[in-house]
Amino acid sequence: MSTSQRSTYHHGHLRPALIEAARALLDEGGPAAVGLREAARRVGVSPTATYRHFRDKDDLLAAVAAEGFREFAAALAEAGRRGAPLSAMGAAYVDFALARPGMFRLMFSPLMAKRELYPELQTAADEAFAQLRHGVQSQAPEAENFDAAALAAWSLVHGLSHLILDGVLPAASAEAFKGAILTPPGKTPGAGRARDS
Amino acid sequence: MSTSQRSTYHHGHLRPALIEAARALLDEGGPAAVGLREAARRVGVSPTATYRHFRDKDDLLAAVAAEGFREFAAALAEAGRRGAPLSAMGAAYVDFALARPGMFRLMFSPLMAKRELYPELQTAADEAFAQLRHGVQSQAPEAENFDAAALAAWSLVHGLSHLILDGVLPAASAEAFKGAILTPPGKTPGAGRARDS
DNA sequence: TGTACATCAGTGAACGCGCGTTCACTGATGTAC
DNA sequence: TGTACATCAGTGAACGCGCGTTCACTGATGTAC
Repeated sequence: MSTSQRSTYHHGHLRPALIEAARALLDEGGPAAVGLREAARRVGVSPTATYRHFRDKDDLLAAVAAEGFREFAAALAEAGRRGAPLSAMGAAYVDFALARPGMFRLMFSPLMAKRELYPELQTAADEAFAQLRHGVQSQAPEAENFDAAALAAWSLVHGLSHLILDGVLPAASAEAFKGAILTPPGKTPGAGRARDS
Repeated sequence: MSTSQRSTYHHGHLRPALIEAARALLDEGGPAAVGLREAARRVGVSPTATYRHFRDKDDLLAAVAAEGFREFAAALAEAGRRGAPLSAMGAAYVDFALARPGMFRLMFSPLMAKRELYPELQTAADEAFAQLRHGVQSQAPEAENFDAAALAAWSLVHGLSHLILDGVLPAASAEAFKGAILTPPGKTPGAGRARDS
């Protein structure tokens, strides 16, 4: 299953190839299924070659997660373009999680707690989170407790994503739930207070 | 480090002892750190003895998760007793997650998707979720879209728990965040401000 | 323009590890008569 | 009241597995003169 058959001794693009292989493993079996050896195997290279491009396993994982956050940020930015309701960004958030559960899980794995060790990951994640803040800000500009509102919105979509991903909520009704919560009956969605339903 | 030194050939209470050992492992290193062999080792028993009481590893995990859900349900019920605001139950939810991250992660792990295979887990989880619904119901009895309101509240506290647990939000400000979000706006707490990084 | 040589990017074998699970077994216990 | 015997709850060795990482190495490439 090597994604590229080499004729040369030097691979040429080993680093991106390993990242791509890791992403495939992520899709197939989540973060736990990603391994240096298996990634190397798929690329058609010896396990040792890996260390030419990544300090260790976490370093590879961090590079993959950084890619994920970059794409995540782009998706959020796209959904939050001028005039779009905040709910559109919320839907994009959940959609991303559902479409790529392995990546989403890696992005919000314990690796995040060590993100200061991986500058690329750090900045990519910060960019995604900034998009979220910006989305909330454009919707609720008044807000002296703006940070709380942003965090509430974030928590809401993040929690919903996890509940669906973990199979707590039946997958079949995922879309329906998403619609019910993210589409505001009145006007302002965002803060997602249960009480003023 | 065997938690019980045996003099007899028969352990006597192996099943609960294994569950206890598994819980300790969960506390120390999360779901990934729980293993049949290691649990057996701690109890002072051969790995094989395990299979006398659990079909396989997942069966042990399910028993542990069921205990967790029972305790979770009790904590939620306690927080939701007559007249208490919904925010109290929300705080209890987050507190549980922060106090016992390993257990919380196991409870909301992919194991949940297979819960119909483990009746004890199934009913324990259902009981906890029923407490949540009840809490929301007592707060917002009108609500034709009650399910959406309950799910929003659930998502909110679940997402907040995960964001803190995964180290996305700095642990130091966890309590402050919790206060800002979970305290209903009517009461106006210390007007929310929060900053990431 | 050709060549010596440093550097880069791979290889292959091995390390020690812990895991879940199966097999054939034995020691301890409880019960029927 | 003692005993035969079925059943229960353990043991110990082994299986095959895949992992991350290190070591000493070699083949390929690029550059200074």
